[in-house]
Amino acid sequence: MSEPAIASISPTFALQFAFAERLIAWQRRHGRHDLPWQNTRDPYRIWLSEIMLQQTQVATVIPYYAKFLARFPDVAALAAAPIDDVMASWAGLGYYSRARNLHRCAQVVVEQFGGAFPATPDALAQLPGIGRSTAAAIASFAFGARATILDGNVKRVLARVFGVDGFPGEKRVENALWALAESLMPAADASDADLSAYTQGLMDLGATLCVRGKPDCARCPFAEDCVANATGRQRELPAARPKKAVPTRRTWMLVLRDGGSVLLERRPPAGIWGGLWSLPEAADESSLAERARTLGATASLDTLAPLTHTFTHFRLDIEPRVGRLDVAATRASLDARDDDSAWVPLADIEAYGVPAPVRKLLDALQGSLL
DNA sequence: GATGCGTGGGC
DNA sequence: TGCCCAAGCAT
Repeated sequence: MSEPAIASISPTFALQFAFAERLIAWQRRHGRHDLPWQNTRDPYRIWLSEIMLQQTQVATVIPYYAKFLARFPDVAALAAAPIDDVMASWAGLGYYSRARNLHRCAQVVVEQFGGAFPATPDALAQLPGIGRSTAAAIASFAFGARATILDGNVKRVLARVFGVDGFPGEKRVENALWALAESLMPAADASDADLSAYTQGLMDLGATLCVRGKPDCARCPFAEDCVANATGRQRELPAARPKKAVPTRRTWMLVLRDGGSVLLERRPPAGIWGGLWSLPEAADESSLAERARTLGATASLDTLAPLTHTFTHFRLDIEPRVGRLDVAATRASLDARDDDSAWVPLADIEAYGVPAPVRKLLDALQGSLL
């Protein structure tokens, strides 16, 4: 396969020199200035927002951000909190390794940095959950550093304006975009405010005008220079991820009831829903029945309607079964068993980090009992 | 370098 | 509806 052109530099060469200045001016006038994590240089607040915003849209993050900050107002409070409390506050937001890394990072900042985040991108990128782009964002917004981000917004903007072909998930294309982003940064003598406005402008342009579906090129400050706009290739750039078949998995879940309480189990730290609390599971019907007997359920289980949950990389068919604790089984004997299971009143589910579809299942169950 | 890792929005 | 993907990182 021949090597496609990474970027058509010549038509846009002049733009290289004007890009940052024009973007900063646009950001000041038309960018976003009132998001909950803006108008502060508190590294804790900026860091928290950047972690939550990884692969997650702004509208989804906003309510989680407010609740999380209210519960953990500073890095010391977060570092001192039990991991279960952190997971409970993160539940529903997804990509739960972010929450575990967030907690570990807070502890490192407190124990190794005296509670103060390091100020350089390189030092930040050493911390758990902070990669190259997030490190640059934190350093830019909190410390006015000269380091570029490269998130989905920036990839889309640069791929379109400069006509970068190829799927950005491919290393060769991503490297080209990093190099392009670096080359476009404001000059070394730029002010902190300009550097922050540049970083924010990259994201604002991608999030508000240069959107995936139907970009608003008429309002774009780069419309006259944009390769995609000039050639009508907005829908083709950036190149889409290659399609792959999505496998389906199937699991049986046990809702073991005792009055208004259900039995939850802590999931292992790695893998899907790592570190969350969920229902006892089995790989097939008879295995679940066996588990139910072991846990002290009465003989027969009720069948609920199956539900499907779609992840990025597979589809999960859930077969829920409902059982009751046998009168002969004592809940105390189960409580004493270990630290990784708990009887939880349905009204208290929010105190536990529970996967979204399990939460929905239990909320529906609680509703049917009222 | 490829894969695993959530959930919800937009079309 | 089903498909694509979003302020990516870790292994």
